[in-house]
Amino acid sequence: MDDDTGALPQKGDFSAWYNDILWRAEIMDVRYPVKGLYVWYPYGFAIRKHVYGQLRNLLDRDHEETLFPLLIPEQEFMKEAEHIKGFENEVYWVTHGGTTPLEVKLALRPTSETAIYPMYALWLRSHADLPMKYYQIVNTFRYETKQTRPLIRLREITSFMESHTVHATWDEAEAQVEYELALTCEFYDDLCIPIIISKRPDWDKFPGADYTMAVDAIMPNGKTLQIGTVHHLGEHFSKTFSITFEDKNGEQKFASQTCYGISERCIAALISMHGDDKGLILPPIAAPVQAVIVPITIGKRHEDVLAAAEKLKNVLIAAGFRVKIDTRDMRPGAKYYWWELRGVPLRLELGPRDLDAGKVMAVKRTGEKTQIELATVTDEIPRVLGEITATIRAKAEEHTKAHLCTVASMDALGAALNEGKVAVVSWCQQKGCGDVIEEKTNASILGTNARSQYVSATEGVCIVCGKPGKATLVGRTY
RNA sequence: GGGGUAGUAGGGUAGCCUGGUCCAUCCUAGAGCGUUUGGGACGCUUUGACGGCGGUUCGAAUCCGCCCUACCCCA
Repeated sequence: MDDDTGALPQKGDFSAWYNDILWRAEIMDVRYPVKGLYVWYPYGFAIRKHVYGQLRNLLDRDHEETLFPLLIPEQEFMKEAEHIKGFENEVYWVTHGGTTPLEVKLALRPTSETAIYPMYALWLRSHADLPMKYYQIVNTFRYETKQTRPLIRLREITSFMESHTVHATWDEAEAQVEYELALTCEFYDDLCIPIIISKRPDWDKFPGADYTMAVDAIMPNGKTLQIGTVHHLGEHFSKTFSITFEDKNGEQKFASQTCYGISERCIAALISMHGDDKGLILPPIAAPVQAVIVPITIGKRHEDVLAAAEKLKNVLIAAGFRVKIDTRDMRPGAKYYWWELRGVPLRLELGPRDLDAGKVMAVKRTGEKTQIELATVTDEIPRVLGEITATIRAKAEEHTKAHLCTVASMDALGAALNEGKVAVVSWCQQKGCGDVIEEKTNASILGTNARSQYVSATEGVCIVCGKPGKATLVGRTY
């Protein structure tokens, strides 16, 4: 049966697995007839809802959610020189209203700095207004020329969380960068996704930023996926857009700013990091269905079992869990496979035998069966879900650890990369040596100041020129 | 950025070179009926397609042109 055409490709063939899981588990439908645009299935959208719900929970501690327009007038968009250079080849332009050419072209936001900051200039008056910390979760458009990929490289990013903060000083903005990195760590820890933080090299920083801190995850095939960035914008944009405030001494000062983004790539990482040959594995926090009850209804006990399953469902829902009961006319085994494919963390099998014993069979998606007393389910389920989360997290950490290493020479770097690893090397931070590293290994310098609990970042001499260098992350990227 | 391969029903394929009545086949695809139900049940009935536009032709899934889309490899 496994070699039937209906089977999911092995996770080992990650690219094939990823393409298949998206529609088999009903996450994205890639058949929308425009390049780089994809459709969220309801189930995928439900995952998105819970993931972004968690992101909102974290941000709402001290950010406020807002919403800015999708369209940006050309003159605003064109104000910041570096920013334009970075995005001009990727911008969609609205040029007509009906059949009438527009006098002012309108850009579909590729990111919202130039939509938001003119308004910030109006809103900011005094030091008492600071800091300002707002975010929005919106779609953005980028005319990608590279090959597009669902959830990873899109022409319409459907789920872009962008936070834009304003501060009185550069140092305060820097503190905010660190704060937002910590927030990102917490978010990904909730999703059981191990991350590595590094400072992007100058040539790879956000157009218009002083510096960019990036968050990467290591995918199953060893390629890295950038799943978050935090930018220190310094005064680049505040000078361009006149975002000034009157300080305590009555003087006008330029503000310092940060911006920070996370997109649906977080869901690509979630799916890829935890799934296996059978399908998705969702951490309970992100699972639209945390537990599915499969009633085993045979012959005369049919009604009894169904009633008990219904009761169990109601008890669990009342206790705050996301639970479904599967009463479809299918064999139990077929249901098991169906829910496993969709990554439901816990399956509760309830049949006559269990009923007689006053128990329910709990089967973890991570692979372990236990019996639970029906009388105490509401105490037991959180414990079991917690164990599932811990197992998922541990497995992801193991994978990440196994794909990280420290090397001290170009040869060793090449070998490590070819084994599908991400390596920490010492690099002098000169562009020339950086180019040598990237060209010879066909990889990218992710960043310096690599921070990870899984690998020690040692200082040493540059593996190209031998001058003093800094710990630098090198990998093949998505 | 450069190259390659491909698009046939919900999914997977054959047919294409060499145009021909009927456009086939498989599936844990759909609809319907019945028997089933502790790890992917089965029988019968049935639905449905040649990526799009244009061209050649008496006739196009097949030949030609343009476009769209997808996947793979290399920089």
